[in-house]
Amino acid sequence: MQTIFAALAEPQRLRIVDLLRRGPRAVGEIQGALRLRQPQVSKHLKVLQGAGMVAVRRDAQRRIYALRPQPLAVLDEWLEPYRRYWNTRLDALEAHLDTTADQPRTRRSTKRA
Amino acid sequence: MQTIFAALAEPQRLRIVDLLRRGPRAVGEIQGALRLRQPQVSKHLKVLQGAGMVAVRRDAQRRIYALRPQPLAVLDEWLEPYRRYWNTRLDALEAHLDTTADQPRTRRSTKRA
DNA sequence: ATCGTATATTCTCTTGAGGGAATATTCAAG
DNA sequence: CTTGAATATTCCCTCAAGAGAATATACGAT
Repeated sequence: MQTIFAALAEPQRLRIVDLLRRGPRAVGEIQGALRLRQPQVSKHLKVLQGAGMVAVRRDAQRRIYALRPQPLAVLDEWLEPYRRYWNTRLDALEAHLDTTADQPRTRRSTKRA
Repeated sequence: MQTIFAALAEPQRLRIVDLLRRGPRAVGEIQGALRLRQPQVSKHLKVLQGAGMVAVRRDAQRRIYALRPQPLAVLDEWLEPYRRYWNTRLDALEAHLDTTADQPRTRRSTKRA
């Protein structure tokens, strides 16, 4: 889980994943599509591979990388309990709470505590 | 999106989120439950807040943190196109591909490319 | 055996994230 | 206005992640 999040936390890596969703690609293709340097592409792919998110196949001297569904499926499962959670809350009492700063005054007693 | 992943990539932060799923908590409670030091808890909460993942409410000199559903809902949406993806692939041709190393030989032509 | 293409690896450098300790701030109570 | 509890902030330190450049490796072609 941690590994999956970490892998996706990196911008370029997320781009790669998003690209691979449309089908397998060779390193060079990824490089071209995302305007990255070849070594960085390889490095990122290595990380993604370490997270089990991509699989490699050989084609002569090229390596074709493909997205592996499993880790994202795991992510999906992880999300499951939260889905119930927000189905409960998303309706009411959402906009009430202030995200960044703390609520000015407004002692609203209908809240919950 | 990036921000969400980054926020959840940190182990302690993931623990906090998982804890808050069971209901809002004051900083001290989180601290006690997860065996962390108070400053780190505050810091992590700040990051989570920056990602819009928690909301704060005041209770005297305590701050009650609650999980905000929205970012996780966003994550859920992000996952959507992938769901189609793995529904297509998860059945066959999954175990074929080698994750960590590259395929030894086996020129299987039923694959796809 | 050589060469050229595609990709991986190594090295170095820089930057930011996270931990720890100390300190500041906020607030209620008296 | 002082005090104590709860929380936030600051400062310092360390470490690892990511970029860039250079180089190594793998493999097909000739």
